[in-house]
Amino acid sequence: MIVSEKPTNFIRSKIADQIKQGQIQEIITRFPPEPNGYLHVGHAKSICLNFGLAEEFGGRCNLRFDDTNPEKESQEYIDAIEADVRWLGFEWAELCHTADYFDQLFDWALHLIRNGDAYVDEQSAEEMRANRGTLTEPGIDSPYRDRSPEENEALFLKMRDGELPEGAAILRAKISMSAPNVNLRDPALYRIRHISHPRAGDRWCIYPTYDYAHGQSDAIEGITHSLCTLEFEDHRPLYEWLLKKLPVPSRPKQTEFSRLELEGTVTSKRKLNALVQEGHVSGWDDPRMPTIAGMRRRGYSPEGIRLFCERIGVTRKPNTIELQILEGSIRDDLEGRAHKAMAVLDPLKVIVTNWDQAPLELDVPWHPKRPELGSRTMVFGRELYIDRSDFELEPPEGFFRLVPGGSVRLKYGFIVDFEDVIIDADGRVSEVHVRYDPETRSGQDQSGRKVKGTIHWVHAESANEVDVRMYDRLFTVPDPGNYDDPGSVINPESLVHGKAMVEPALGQLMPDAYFQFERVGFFKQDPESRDGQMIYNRSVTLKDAWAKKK
RNA sequence: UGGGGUGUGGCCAAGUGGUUAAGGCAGCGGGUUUUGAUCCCGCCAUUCGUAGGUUCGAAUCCUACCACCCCAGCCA
Repeated sequence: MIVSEKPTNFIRSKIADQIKQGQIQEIITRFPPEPNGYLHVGHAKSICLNFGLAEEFGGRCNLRFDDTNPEKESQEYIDAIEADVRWLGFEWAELCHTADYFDQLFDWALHLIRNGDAYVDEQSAEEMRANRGTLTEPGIDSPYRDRSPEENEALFLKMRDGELPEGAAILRAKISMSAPNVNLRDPALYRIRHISHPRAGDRWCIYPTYDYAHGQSDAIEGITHSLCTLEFEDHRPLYEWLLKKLPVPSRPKQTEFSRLELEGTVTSKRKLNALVQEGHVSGWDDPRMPTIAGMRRRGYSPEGIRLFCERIGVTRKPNTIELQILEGSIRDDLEGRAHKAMAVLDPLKVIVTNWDQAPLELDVPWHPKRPELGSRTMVFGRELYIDRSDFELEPPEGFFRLVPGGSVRLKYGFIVDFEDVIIDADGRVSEVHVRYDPETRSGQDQSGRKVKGTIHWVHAESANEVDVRMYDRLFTVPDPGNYDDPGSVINPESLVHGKAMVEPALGQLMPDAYFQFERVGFFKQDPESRDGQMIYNRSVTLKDAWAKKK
């Protein structure tokens, strides 16, 4: 619900400038995930950038599955990625697959071979590694480097026709084995993999590498701005070399930006996958996961995530974003979006001793500032629950909730005055007796009384008991990404199961609604909820100046 | 010790030779409040990795140095 002016960044300024100069008419971007895992918050940054730029400048953005490596890819991931991008609020101009360009890519490989720009190498992977040299020493030419174009073509055809086993040969670009940039030391273009492809099926047994496929795919789609993260910067000379050598229909430009580093989270698909496989989380959509699916299930809104992406900016600097920026963005969005209701997580029984009448039904708006969200019915009566933390026998300085001899307002109900407290055998407060002041009913209070505190409550008899899942950071360290095995630093309290007594309306399924439990936090019904068996996931707590003060 | 990058307040981030170095987040102080939330107001970098230099004038230009990140997959 936050409307703000979009912050600028170097890519945005560059595009604005290019359009102003008349260098380009329309921009075309693409979001190119590999379908080998679920999308995470780092991808959200890229999605917002690519789709956001296209939207802003009246251009287009494609969703392209960069499916060049069938070993790790699957339809499950493809489906999840499409759903996640849509859920974030973006629609692609075209749905593309690198696999759909395999024929063209193959023809262009032949083009390189015939021009003497690529050759089939039959060294083993180990030999190739050994001959690549090191960061400080040049590599050694392959003994197969100077084959004739005819011989290379014949061999490449054999590769394609399945006549060679995996690892027996690869196609390499013929650039230079002594290039200081190791990505230019005759990089691999095609490898043999006798496995079927999620999209291309069994049509191929050779597959292009990322380096060979990406730029040409961009060119086929007419991408004007190919945005990627900084680790691909060293690949740009290769990206450009290929575009220059090939008769491509357009000349896209690659621009890099730094990837998102989020405090307390890992954003490596390999490590996220390990968390799932090793059972540290319930799945890719576990609400503790920094995946889009996880954040969705936790109750983060798409708008909140987009606000976050806006706030963090886009630069080339290494950065580590504080978790508070994410949580603050979610709170800021949910504040205006959530249905606000009452839930008591740690119930303490309250008897209103002078309430002898039938329960009173109260019509209470879902949101004090947004009447369009409507209202629901709450019930006030003789037996209530308040949160145990809202009563103190011996209150600390500055405590202004219910105390012996004190008064407090039960929000949307009445002001109540302390009367008595019942202590059980263990010395624990088991019940508090109060008297309500009939003159102080919310909305029609004529009494002129003022109390310092207003607390939330539920009517005992009509309340529903629900499950509550309270989430906290998944790891005990701020930099789990720096650990080889993040599973070893899992926070044992990252998920705490609890119960809550909630007002009647919260016992109903409202799967699309975002909720605020007043004075507690934002919550979302878990998709596993059933009527009579509600489960609420805590998305994020409210800010709590009192807790901080203590 | 090769190549490519990056250094502006606690965390982000504008700024590209000329007003007192934007803004957001966090923090602090105050006001409003039937959520100790929200909302509102105010405060929060004599200084831009360091050291020199050019200039009337530098975060912005030059030189040197320092720190950190990425690259040696038939991953992307």
